[in-house]
Order: sequence, then structure tokens, then C-alpha cells
Amino acid sequence: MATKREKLEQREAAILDAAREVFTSVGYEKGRIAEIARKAGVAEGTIYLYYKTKQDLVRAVINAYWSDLTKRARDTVDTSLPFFAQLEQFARFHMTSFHEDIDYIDLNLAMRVQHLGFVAPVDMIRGYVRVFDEMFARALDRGEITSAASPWVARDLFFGTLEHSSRSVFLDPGKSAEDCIANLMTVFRATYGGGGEAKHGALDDAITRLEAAVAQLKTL
Amino acid sequence: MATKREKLEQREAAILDAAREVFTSVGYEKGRIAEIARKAGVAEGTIYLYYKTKQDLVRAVINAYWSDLTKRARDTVDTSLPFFAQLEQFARFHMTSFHEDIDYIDLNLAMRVQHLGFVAPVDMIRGYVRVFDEMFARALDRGEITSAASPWVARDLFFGTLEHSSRSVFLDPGKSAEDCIANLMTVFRATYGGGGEAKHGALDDAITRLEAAVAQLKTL
DNA sequence: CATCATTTATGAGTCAAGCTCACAGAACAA
DNA sequence: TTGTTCTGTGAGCTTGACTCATAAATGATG
Repeated sequence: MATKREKLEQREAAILDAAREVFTSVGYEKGRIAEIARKAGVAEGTIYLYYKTKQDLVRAVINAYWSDLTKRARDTVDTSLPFFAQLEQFARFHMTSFHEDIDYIDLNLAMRVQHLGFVAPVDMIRGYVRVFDEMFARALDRGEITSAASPWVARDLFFGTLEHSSRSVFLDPGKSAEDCIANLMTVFRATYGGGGEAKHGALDDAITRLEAAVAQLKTL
Repeated sequence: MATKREKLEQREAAILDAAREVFTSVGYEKGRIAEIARKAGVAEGTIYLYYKTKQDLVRAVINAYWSDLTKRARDTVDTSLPFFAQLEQFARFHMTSFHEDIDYIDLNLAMRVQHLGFVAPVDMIRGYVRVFDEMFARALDRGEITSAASPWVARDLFFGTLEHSSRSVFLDPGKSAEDCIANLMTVFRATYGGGGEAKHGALDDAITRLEAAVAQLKTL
């Protein structure tokens, strides 16, 4: 009974592995079901017992990727550190991953088109993005940062910049990932606190001092 | 002689138009050459006289789109305005376009995958991105802004954020494009000069003034 | 205008790849 | 052991990109 279930799961995993190999190496369009079946050691028809269509299969591959990426991200970020340190860890993790897994990313990009009848694995991506959202929320809670705008704006700033930058770095090895990260950190500190905080703090202090002085003067 | 050339060009344009219609409405994969031929009023074989493959055809569609977008962007941005005003114009233009032309954008995204044997229309995109680069360079020249980092980092910040944000806004109508633009402007001012500086300057001035006043009062 | 050459158009036919289905075998229940 | 249900197979169906033999149109030449 257990053996049977295991056997089925093994088969499913074998197909998924084969699909991952094929799709990431030659892309979705050129990835052949026949090739996947051969690599998985099953008949073509068998694949359709586990995945309804080719798109279903590629969706499963992408889902698995995001799920794994999220886990690795959570392992990487040390939540006991100050916000900006966490942010830097995450940014570096994200850029490195995009660089190493460019095949997955491109695959995912190519699939992100709803018009092809493809429903993007939004849930998985959401799970990954949540790593950032939670960091940001904690920092707001602790008063480490201040933000006038909604958190989702910061999120788009973070991921949008990194995605574009990692592509730039990938296409032109003369460009440095560390520059991107450094710049992004500057941007975040300037916009949401950090460096700015210190200055604000100084200003606040000055104002408190002045108000006290004025109050005292008024009593005279 | 001229009539013949015109005729050929008209035919090519008809095919391109039909292809645009089909691809943007149902996507690349589901777009049928037969349908395009029907809409263009030519035989299927005729299409292959003008475009070698289906990918060639979709590439032409995307090229035409970026070319047009670039022209419109240049018409929109008023280069006589101060940098941050130009930037806001461009940001608004970009977000609006992405919103209206989401079909093209998705098509383009889907095609951006080199592994499918597709060579992205990089030249066209470069032409569009250059609109930003030139704005930025002029602003640096005039001393309107200061930047420690390379211009391409700022470019990725700009386009990356807008691309992600416009997608967020598209998926959730509760989110506002104006919020994104406002936030992006804040980020740019804070990072590259302008508004943020002025504000800090004004606060510093006010405090200096107040402290002087308090000091004077205290002597009374 | 007639004739030939070259360029352009056609759509029936080819081929490749995703997908189906009738049948076979394995696992399980009675 | 026997019937039932679940799982696997691959030959074949279908669809759609692409080709090619043929035809039509256009242009050049006498």
C-alpha cells in the first residue's frame, strides 16, 4: 500500500525532473514531450496521466522552483539582524539566484503570459515575495524604518530593480552585481530611513530642545 | 515601378497588421498563421515570402511596437523642463503605456527568451531606454543631479520599478499608478538630489533661525 | 503587341509534435 | 482464483508550421 503510493510519487518526481532538465536546457517551445518521456523512462502517454498538458507540466516545474527558492531565501536571511542588514542579505541572495538560475527565470518569464491560457504560479511567487513583506513589516513595527507609501511600492522597488539589474549584469559581465546591491541599499536607506534616520533624529532632537526652550521662555 | 514597390509594401504592412491583431489578442502560441493570412487577405504561403518563420513575424511586430513607443516617448517628454519634471513625465508615460499595451508587453516578455532561438529586438529596446539615458546625462551635465553610481544602475532602478509596479497596478485595480510615480519621484529625489536636499536645507535653515531667536530671547 | 524571363502568389501536401484511446498488465478485493 | 479497478503503453489521430510544384503577374526585349 505504502509502496504503491511511493512508486507513483517516484514516477511523478522522475517526470518532473526530466521536464525540468529539458525545459531549462532548450526552453518551453523546443522542449519535446517525447524527450521528457525518454529521460523519465516512461511512455509518452504516461506523462498525461500525471499532467494534463505540456503547460501543466511546465507550470509544475516552475512551482517547484519557486517553492525551493523561497525555502532557501528563508534559510539565508537572519531575522535577528537589523533591517538593512537583512535587506542586503536578501538582495544578494536574490541577485545570485537570478544569475545562477537564469534558465528558470526566463522560463518563468516566458510563461507569465496569461493569454496563452497559462495561469502563472502566483501563489508560489507570492510566497517568495512574502519573505520581503514580512521583513519590511517587522522593521516598520520595530520603528527601524518609516514609510509614507504602501509596502507594496517598496516591494516593487526592491524586486523590480533587482530583476532588471541582474539581467543587465548577466548580459554585460563588465557590470557588477555588488554595485547594484550597494546602490539599492543607498536608495532604501535614503528613502525609508537608516542614514536618513540619523539626520532626522538630530533634527528631532534640535526641535525638542527648541520647544523646551521656548516653553521655558514663555513662563518668564 | 513605384506602384509595384508600394503594392509589396502594402502587402507586408497588411500582414504585419494582421499578425499584430492576432498575436496581441490570443498570444504567440495560440496565434495561427492561417488566421493571420485570412485577415491579411493573402494565402498562407505568401506570408513566408515576407517572413521566414512565425518567430520572425512576431519579432517584426515587437520591433514595430518599440519603435513607435520610442517616438511617442520623445514626443511626450519636454526636454526644456527641469530633470525631475521630465522624469515624472516619462514615468507617467511609461506606466500608462504599459497599462494600455499590456498585450504587447506580455508578448515581448514571452519572447525575451534566448533559449527559444529568439533574438530579442534589443536594438529597439535600447533606443527606447536611451530616452532615459539622455535625460539623465543632460541632468548630470547641468549639475541638476549628483550620482555616485553608474547611470545604468539608475536606469534599472527606473524601469525595473515601473515595470513591476505597473504589473501590480494592472493585477489589482485598488492600487494606484500615481502612488507608484510619486514614490519613485521621492526615491529619485532622495537618492540623486533635488527635493530631498531642498527639504533638509529648509529644515536646517528653520532650526538655525529658531535657535538664534531663542538665544536672543534668553539674553533678555 | 508578342514572347520570354523573372518575380510574386497560391494552396495542396508534408512533417513534426502534442495529445488520445483501445488495449494490456498490475494491484487489489472478495 | 476471479472479477474489478487502477496504471501503463505506444500506435495513431489531429493540428498547425512550413514547403514546393505550379500558376499568375510583372517587366524586359525585339
